[in-house]
Amino acid sequence: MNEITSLERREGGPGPIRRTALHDTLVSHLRDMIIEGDLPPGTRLHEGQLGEQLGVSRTPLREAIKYLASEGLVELVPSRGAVVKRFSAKDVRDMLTVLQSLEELAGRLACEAASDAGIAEVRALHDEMVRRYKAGDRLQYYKLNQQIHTAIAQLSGNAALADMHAMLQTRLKRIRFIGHEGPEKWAAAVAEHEEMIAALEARDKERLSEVLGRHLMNAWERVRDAV
Amino acid sequence: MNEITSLERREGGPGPIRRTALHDTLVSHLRDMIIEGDLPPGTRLHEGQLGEQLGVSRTPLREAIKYLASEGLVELVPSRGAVVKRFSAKDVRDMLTVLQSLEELAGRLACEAASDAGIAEVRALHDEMVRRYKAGDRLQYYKLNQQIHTAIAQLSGNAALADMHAMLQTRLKRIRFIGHEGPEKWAAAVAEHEEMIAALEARDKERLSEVLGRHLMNAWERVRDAV
DNA sequence: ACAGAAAATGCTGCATACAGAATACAAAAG
DNA sequence: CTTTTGTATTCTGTATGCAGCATTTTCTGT
Repeated sequence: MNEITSLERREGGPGPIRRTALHDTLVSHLRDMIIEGDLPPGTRLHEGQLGEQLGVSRTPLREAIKYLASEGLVELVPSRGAVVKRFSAKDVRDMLTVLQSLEELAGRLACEAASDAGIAEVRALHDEMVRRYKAGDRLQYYKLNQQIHTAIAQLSGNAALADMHAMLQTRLKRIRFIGHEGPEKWAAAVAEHEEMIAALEARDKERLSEVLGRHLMNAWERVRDAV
Repeated sequence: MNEITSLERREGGPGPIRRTALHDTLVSHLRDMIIEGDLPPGTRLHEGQLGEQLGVSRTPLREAIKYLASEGLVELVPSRGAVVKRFSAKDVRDMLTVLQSLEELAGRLACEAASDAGIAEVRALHDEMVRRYKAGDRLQYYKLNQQIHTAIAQLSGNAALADMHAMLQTRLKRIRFIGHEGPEKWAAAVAEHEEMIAALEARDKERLSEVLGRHLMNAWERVRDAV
């Protein structure tokens, strides 16, 4: 599915606006390939082959792989290259436990630090997400869902918190991406999101923190079968 | 300071035991250089020069730099290379806030999940640390201190938690490394550690969590002037 | 026919070479 | 004297080539 041309190295726009660095492009491209299952867990990242597929030589590819290794998506095996990291059910549960703790903290901080405009943006994302939910558009729902959680982490105003949150969320993306919840669980998740937004708009720290915590507890129930 | 020979690429030991990969060696070497202040914040990592200093070509060096970038220690500027990341006072405070939250969680989990042997190891580290404290050996005290916190995070049995903790701790190492606390604050920190160990041995979740939280709150007081 | 050893193949790891971008400096014009 | 533009140098970004290790295949001896 990923052809050579899928990796556009330059902005095609008019004028010398802004060049996208190849490194960043490669990293996000590989990340996507892992998340979306193009590169299943356990797959060896063959430098020559993969580089040819993407139309890139081995050098920048290797750099991107090292970056992803530090991010925790791939594992480096000395003299044997890199393989896509495999997460056990316990790993996923553990990640969700940490994510829960981080989001509870983020919720509390966000109620204090967020600007009204920032909260309004999250509300807008939420409304859009609900629209997608009603339309049954799973993919867009899923993406907006992630965006909302990311946005709340950022509203905390704590960069380190947002960083750690983003890292865990990235590792979990693949799991959630394949986790297909039934209609009733899906509805419950949306309801929890409603609560979240309400608490955020009311700047009710404890309530937001509690809802976020509960939401992630339930998230485990929703994905546990997929793992 | 760092000569060419300082980067031994092979184990000099007898027999074909286990070869250390250059990548790992380079990464930890650069990490140390940043933490110990050999490469102050804002320093541009000059590939040619640095590579020559370490006796390594640019290729593996670049890969190591990318790894560290993902780790958050250096920043990549497109077309301009990498610079050692600079942390503001707020950044440090934010990191400590997250670390506090993580350690509180780790403490609770450790009380449930840790083995008696694991707890005994932490106790041993602690006793050794107190000896170093009484001897006035700041460097060893500092290192054992870090080890203890790392060990507790690992006792939680939650790999993701240990990961996130290690990452934040690494980012903060440089700060703590230069943070020179006075005798009274130092004594207070040791006292808090005594409490921690006692709570851990008693497997008293709430108490351990509380002490760890307090300890990190105070940590900010101890380093704030150094930032 | 089967087990063990040796050779061959393929891939990773590192170094080097080349191209392009950014910056610094200098010279010329206003 | 200031500003701007052209040029040169330096460093990053990418490609390629070579050597070593791991694995697989093949050959040989029993």
